[in-house]
Amino acid sequence: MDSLNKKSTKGSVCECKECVLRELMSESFLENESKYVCKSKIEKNYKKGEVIVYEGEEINNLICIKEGLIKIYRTLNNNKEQIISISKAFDFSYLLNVFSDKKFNYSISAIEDSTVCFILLENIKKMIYKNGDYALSVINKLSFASNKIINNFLEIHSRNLSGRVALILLFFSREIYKSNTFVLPVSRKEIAELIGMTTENVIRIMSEFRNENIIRIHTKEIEIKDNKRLELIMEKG
Amino acid sequence: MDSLNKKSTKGSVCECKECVLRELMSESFLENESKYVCKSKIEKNYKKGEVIVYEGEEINNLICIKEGLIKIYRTLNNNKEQIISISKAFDFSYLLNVFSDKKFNYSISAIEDSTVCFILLENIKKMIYKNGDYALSVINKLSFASNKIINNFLEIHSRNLSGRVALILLFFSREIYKSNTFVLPVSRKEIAELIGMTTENVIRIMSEFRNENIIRIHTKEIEIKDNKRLELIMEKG
DNA sequence: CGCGGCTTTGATGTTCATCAAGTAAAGTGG
DNA sequence: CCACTTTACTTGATGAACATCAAAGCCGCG
Repeated sequence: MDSLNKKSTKGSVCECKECVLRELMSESFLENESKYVCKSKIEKNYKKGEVIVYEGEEINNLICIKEGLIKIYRTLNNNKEQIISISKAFDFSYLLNVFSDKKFNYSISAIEDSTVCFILLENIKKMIYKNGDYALSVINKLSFASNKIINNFLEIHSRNLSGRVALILLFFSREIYKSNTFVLPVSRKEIAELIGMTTENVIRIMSEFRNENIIRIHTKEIEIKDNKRLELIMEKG
Repeated sequence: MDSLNKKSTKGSVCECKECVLRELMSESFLENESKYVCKSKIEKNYKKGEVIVYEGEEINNLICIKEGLIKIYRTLNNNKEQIISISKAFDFSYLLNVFSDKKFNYSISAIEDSTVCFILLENIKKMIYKNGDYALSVINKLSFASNKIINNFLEIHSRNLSGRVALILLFFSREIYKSNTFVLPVSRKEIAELIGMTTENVIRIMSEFRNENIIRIHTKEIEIKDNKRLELIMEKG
């Protein structure tokens, strides 16, 4: 397995409140079992830019982003990349086709330094099998995450280019960094790949926003100066 | 509940091989339980055009398309409709946000005469809770269906307009009707809403295909005369 | 310090939406 | 069943939105 040949910590105790494993702890599930699964997990660190999962790779593990930021993407026939989702720790977008296919039909890479847990899928399935509450919890997460991806897609593609750029800037500001000032974790090209437009137009529209004093740009550093106008552009776009 | 005030048959025995309930039958699950749930289901018939589920309605039932063809769609602020998916019986696209939200965030209507089962969601959840195999089966279906919708979206929106129209014609021909000749179950406007373009351009491109002898059109009746060229247009589009 | 990738701006062309106007089909009420 | 209304379909002309192409500055990295 390509994605696992790097140094890793094994068997540390699960301490993440929102971890897919941790879900169990509060339940009536056999303590022994959960500890066993917890020990089987592998935790690894990835630097910005490193690939966590390669498209086409066999799905043996359920991955869980413990810390950081990742992008889920696919490579098209013309060698261009299409970004499906950018997600932070514990939002479970990365469940996608884990429970229905043999191989990943997308890649995942870190766009900020990230910590990732790998848990044998077989063990997760065993837990689902044995524990009803856990099963319901996984179903809920899966449903929520898929639905969010679909919604994002609809939101993005029902807008014109200015609306899309406004949307993505507000996404980073509100959902990811919770601040008006932030450092873009992705290139202009990647933004283009995420919202379905060309790099040049991403830049052009960001420049317009800057000229109209809606945002401040210092290469990767962005400050949103006029939230209301940006929101207006997003809504009417 | 709006969608249930019409005549319906109650308590008939489940006979659909692929039914979400039927999954249980072959398992070691208590016979009594499954019979109980089976009796609680409501089966209804819808004519082409009738709405099965209204956006915003509370989710009390899991719905299951037993026969026919449906569209899942959303109404945008500008009163335009956006079709998320067209699906046939037992493809479970209609699971969408059933397990993660309180209300449907989309509508569902019949685009061909359809038979639909309503099963109390509480009962389904009970079965998931009690039966591990059933839980894994639901997770598999949910994952598969969501993934398919996302894939379709990526496929459609990475193509130009001709490519999209070719894609949708081949979709109806191959996945739905399994024939080169079929009657379109939707209007040109609905095709446009499904693949994100204007009605005029759907018509224009279909006319082009006709002029180039790739398809034959008699209002709603379509015959694909040159599969290879249509496929080529789909691929390069 | 020079190379390649990222960013930026401008000029140009293509694709697509919009508007308009007419025809065909389908539903509606007398 | 027919006149009437409404809705769906079709084609053309126009303009706007967007992609593509080109060129130059910037930045990080070996």
